[in-house]
Amino acid sequence: MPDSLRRFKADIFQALAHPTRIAIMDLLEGGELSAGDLMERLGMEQANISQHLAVLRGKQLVANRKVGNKVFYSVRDPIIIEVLALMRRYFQCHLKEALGLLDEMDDTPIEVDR
Amino acid sequence: MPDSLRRFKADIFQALAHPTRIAIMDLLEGGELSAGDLMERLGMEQANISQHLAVLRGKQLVANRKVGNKVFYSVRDPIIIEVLALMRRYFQCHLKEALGLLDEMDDTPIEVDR
DNA sequence: CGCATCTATGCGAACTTTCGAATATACAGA
DNA sequence: TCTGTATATTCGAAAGTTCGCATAGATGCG
Repeated sequence: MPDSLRRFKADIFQALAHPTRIAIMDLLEGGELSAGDLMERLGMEQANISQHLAVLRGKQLVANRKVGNKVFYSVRDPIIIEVLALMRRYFQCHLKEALGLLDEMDDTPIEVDR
Repeated sequence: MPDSLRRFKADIFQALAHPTRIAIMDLLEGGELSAGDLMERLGMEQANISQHLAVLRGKQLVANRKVGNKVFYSVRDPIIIEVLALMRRYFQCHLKEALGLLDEMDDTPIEVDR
């Protein structure tokens, strides 16, 4: 496998390698949302969300369509959704060690952004 | 989903987000290899390989067992292999844009990855 | 037009990642 | 033990990422 393709792969992983961008992809799995929707749901700075969206756009992980004032984002390829689903399975399998590496986790809702 | 779990997920992606580490995982998919084997196959500095292995170990993506002088590495969970396989499918689907995003591409034919 | 709303971009400081060089540790064999 | 081989770690410079703040562009409404 040529190194250029490995760089491409690594870039995709890099694009997913941020909690906010994971959160964005998770939300978009449920269907199209506008940048403002994402901002509201994640409770983060407008510029910050926009920057993260720019990263996801740059790697073509999301599609965007403009409607009037707003820009609606969606997951561009279902394969990525499958990847995220596999990852969920991975975390379930390794929950214990995940918890070891982390600190908090029960099923009481957590305030830190949802 | 709590933010802590998203951070955990993002960390896994981060661990995969480097061409050399992708290459290591690809090689390990074929079975256990020693650090030296990897070094030889990838033709990179010993310290560099060792540092990348440390990253993969840190996120528990690889297992290692010591045999005498050597340390043999292997992929710790088959789910990760599935993720890599899915990614291969993704790249095949998006090969065109993959090549578009890359710049350097000589005229030697591209072996589309195993 | 003027003004509000929604989204994107540029900037700079703080932080993280990456690399090679040097060094350290661990084991095997004589 | 001393020597060689295999692997890991530490250090520091260069490069990359992330954030908030400020600002820019685009659209809609009156």
